[in-house]
Amino acid sequence: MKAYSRVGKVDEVFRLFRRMKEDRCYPNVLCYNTLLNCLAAAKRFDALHGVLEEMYSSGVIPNVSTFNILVKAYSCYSHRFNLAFRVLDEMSVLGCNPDVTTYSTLITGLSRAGRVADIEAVIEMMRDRNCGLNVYTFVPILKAHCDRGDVRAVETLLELMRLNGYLPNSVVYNIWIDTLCKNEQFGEVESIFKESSSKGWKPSTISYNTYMNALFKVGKADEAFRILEIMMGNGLYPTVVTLNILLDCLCHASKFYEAKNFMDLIFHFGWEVSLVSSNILMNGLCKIGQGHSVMMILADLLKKGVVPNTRTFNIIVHGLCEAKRLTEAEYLVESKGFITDVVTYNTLLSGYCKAGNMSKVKNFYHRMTIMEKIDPDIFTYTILIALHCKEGKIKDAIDIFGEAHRKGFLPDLVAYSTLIDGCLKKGMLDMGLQLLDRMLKQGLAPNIDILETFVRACCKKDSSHVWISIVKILGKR
DNA sequence: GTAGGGTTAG
Repeated sequence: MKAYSRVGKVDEVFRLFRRMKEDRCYPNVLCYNTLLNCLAAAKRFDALHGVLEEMYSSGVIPNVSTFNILVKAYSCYSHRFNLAFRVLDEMSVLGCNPDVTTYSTLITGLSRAGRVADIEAVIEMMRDRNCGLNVYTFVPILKAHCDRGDVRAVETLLELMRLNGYLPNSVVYNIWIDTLCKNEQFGEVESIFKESSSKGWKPSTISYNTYMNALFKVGKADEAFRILEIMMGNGLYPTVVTLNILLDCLCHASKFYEAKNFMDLIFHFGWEVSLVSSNILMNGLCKIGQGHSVMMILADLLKKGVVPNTRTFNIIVHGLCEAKRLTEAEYLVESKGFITDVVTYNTLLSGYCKAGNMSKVKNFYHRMTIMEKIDPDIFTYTILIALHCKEGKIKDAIDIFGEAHRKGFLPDLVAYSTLIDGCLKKGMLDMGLQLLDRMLKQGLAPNIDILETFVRACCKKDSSHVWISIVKILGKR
């Protein structure tokens, strides 16, 4: 059952479970947990509840793991946090007290939903009940801070970990490396690798993959290949993710012939050519308007019985938007032929924003949030900010920026640069400076685009005080 | 033998 569960074959797990009963070999709590866990991962919540009922009526007593699986189902797989909290209460009533795993699982779900304030509350609960924290508790919190771009909070947390005697491991450093890479702070990433042995951890394939990927993304292919050599020199082999990163690099360099050959080579050497690889290739082809080739790959996948995922469709929606075929993109989104998510809508909203179609943006924003009950994220807000800036409604743009912040979305580099750009174009230099200052206080490093925007604005106007402010701000760094 | 963390495509 576990083997089938690992590869996601839920029905096979179910079949074996049923056969056990037929053979009068009655499942114990471990068998139930295995089945429940794979149903949770497959998001088959109705079946999960059925099995749970069956478990109770068969007289099998659930243990902490059973409840932890339920917490995972509610917190990580469906974000129904009130139900997750209710499981914790039930546990206490039944005398099966939540352990550090229960709390860490709950925190993982909250972290993925960006609910930082609720995480604080869970930590309080742990303190009240004398439950110690471990690295599994710290990691999702760290991830949440990194995702929000709250560098100050990250630094505090790392310090807190050290104070509590937890030496950060490669997982912790990988999250940190990923964030630094996204901020293009490559010098700091180099130092982290250099100091790894003295700090008592070893970079993993994931550490190198993360760094390599970021270098490719900013066009530093030579650097990336140097990292690949270092990685292999340290006895670490490339994984399928490494190959996918290389595949993406070839696609971005428009080397599609090489990319196709590379995929065949991957297959030839017995590597699993995953849906991810196909999605990467389709994405590359979409970007150069090769809709035909994309459909060929899609047809090939379907023939092989591979089910495309939401990302596959999002890539196609994105391709259609880029080609300004917005009506077709809209049709695909409305077809209900696949599960839409926040990215699907962000893609379509961004397409209509670029086309300056305000009413369509409003329409689909309504459809997304009200009809489909999909929560907007910082990308959605940034699109709305960009649209209002474009229409010269800078005050509304600032309001949306504030609303996002109130809802707990810390603005990222793009959100800041979008609004700063809007302000400066309207001649609101001081507002721009305020935003820059706030951004730096959040620990975000300004990129060259933002600085260029300021330089441009300063050159247009006589604004020596702004020049001085910028030099001062940068000097502090 | 069951539960909790990190990388790739939108």
